[in-house]
Amino acid sequence: MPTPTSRRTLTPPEASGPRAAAARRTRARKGEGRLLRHEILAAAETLLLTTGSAEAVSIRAVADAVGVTPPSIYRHFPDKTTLIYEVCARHFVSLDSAIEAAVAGISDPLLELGARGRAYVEFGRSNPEPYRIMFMVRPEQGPAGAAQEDWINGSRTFQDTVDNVQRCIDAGAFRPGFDNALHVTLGFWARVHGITSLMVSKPALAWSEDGFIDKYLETCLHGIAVD
Amino acid sequence: MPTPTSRRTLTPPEASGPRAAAARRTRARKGEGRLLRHEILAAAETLLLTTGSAEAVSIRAVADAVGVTPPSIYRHFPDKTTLIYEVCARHFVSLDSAIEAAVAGISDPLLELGARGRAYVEFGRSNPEPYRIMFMVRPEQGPAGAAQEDWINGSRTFQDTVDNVQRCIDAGAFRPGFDNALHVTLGFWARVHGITSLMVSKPALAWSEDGFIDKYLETCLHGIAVD
DNA sequence: CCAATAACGTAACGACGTTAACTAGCCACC
DNA sequence: GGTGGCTAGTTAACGTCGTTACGTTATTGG
Repeated sequence: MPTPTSRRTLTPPEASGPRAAAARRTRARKGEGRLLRHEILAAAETLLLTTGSAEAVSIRAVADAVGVTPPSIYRHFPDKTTLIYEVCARHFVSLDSAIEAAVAGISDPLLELGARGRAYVEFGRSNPEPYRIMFMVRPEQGPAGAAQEDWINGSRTFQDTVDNVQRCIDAGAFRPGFDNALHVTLGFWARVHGITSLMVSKPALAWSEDGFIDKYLETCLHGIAVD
Repeated sequence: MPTPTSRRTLTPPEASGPRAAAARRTRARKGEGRLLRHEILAAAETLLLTTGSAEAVSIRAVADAVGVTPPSIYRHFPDKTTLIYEVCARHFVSLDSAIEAAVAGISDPLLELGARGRAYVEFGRSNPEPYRIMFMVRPEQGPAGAAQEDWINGSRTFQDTVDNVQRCIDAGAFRPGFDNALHVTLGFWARVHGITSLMVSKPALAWSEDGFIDKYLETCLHGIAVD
């Protein structure tokens, strides 16, 4: 709903002209066309994080931030969707490493699973708009083989979580009937995603109130685990 | 990402011209300007459900469907966002009545809570795009006093759920420590929303597989309830 | 030095949301 | 029965967007 005078999207503080319009970039050398690609990705990521909205990351805004004309973007990305998804692919990696760092040194599988949930929620709260694009948009958006399903099938974290759940099952930590590791993982993911998603879409509610999240995560496991 | 030749958004089956372009509507009588308002809402709702995407519901598409020029929409709605949110307000009502119908005649408070969850999930699966707009978009989108927070503060269903939870507490159905009805309701909502949201955004995964949802909803309560 | 080519820029199209200005039809009233 | 006024629209346009066809500059191997 763009209006020239009063945009609903929060604009950067300067707001002198319609956009920043950085200095024209010096052209890359002959073999180094990929250099612009990284600058585009960095500018798009910065725009995504500062504005906090995906539709504020327009091709023209990114091009201006890099000091390049809009069509030059299409030398390196087929369309805007894949550009944004490539930005999100970095966040998928960062989510993975955040979780891996959180579970390092934990031996008890049930405690490890809880740590995974906590790290996941913390990632969503710290990166609301990336999380929204990663896990809360319509499935048709983005190219077919994008990072979305890849996070489930390709990335290590989801499979590691399945392994974690399997270890819980092998240790007899779960109640009878919860022997399908994939199903249990999907259910655990749904619970953790539930509160993360609501924190992203409705931050006004009293989520982070006196250990509400910790209690929530605890009951996520207590529903499955033996007492 | 609109391209004239190949749009990513799925277009209606005819796809002859760029849009439907229905016959020009006969002008309303003098006192009946509100008549067009209802036709606009109906056309927008139809577009939302048939295309399954909110950005396919353009002002121009709605105007063409009603047989009217685009600026005429602005006689009845201040902008596109409030139009779409008014469409969603109807779905909030329909969600409310679906839940109310599901719990009719149930006396046991714990069973009633489970029925609320089942009806909620079923609503989300039946109306993916309305559910996405209602519960999965950025909070800044839409006018301030829109149906979003109203569903929590104004609509009856959320408060009814809080009452339902309170009755569970009074009946001693919950484990010790779960005595805050609002917190328990938020947690229950997060769980139920979690699987609904993932079914909407990632329908390819094996959610509706051999009673997975029923088992999930069951464990949502078992985590809190006494054995 | 020069032609090939990689790396960009120019100009434009069609869609979008939105606004200002204008007009056609209906009604009450003198 | 004309006429003014108001209501329900239209016409034209602005500025935005994603995207494409095509032209241009600069670097580099020969």
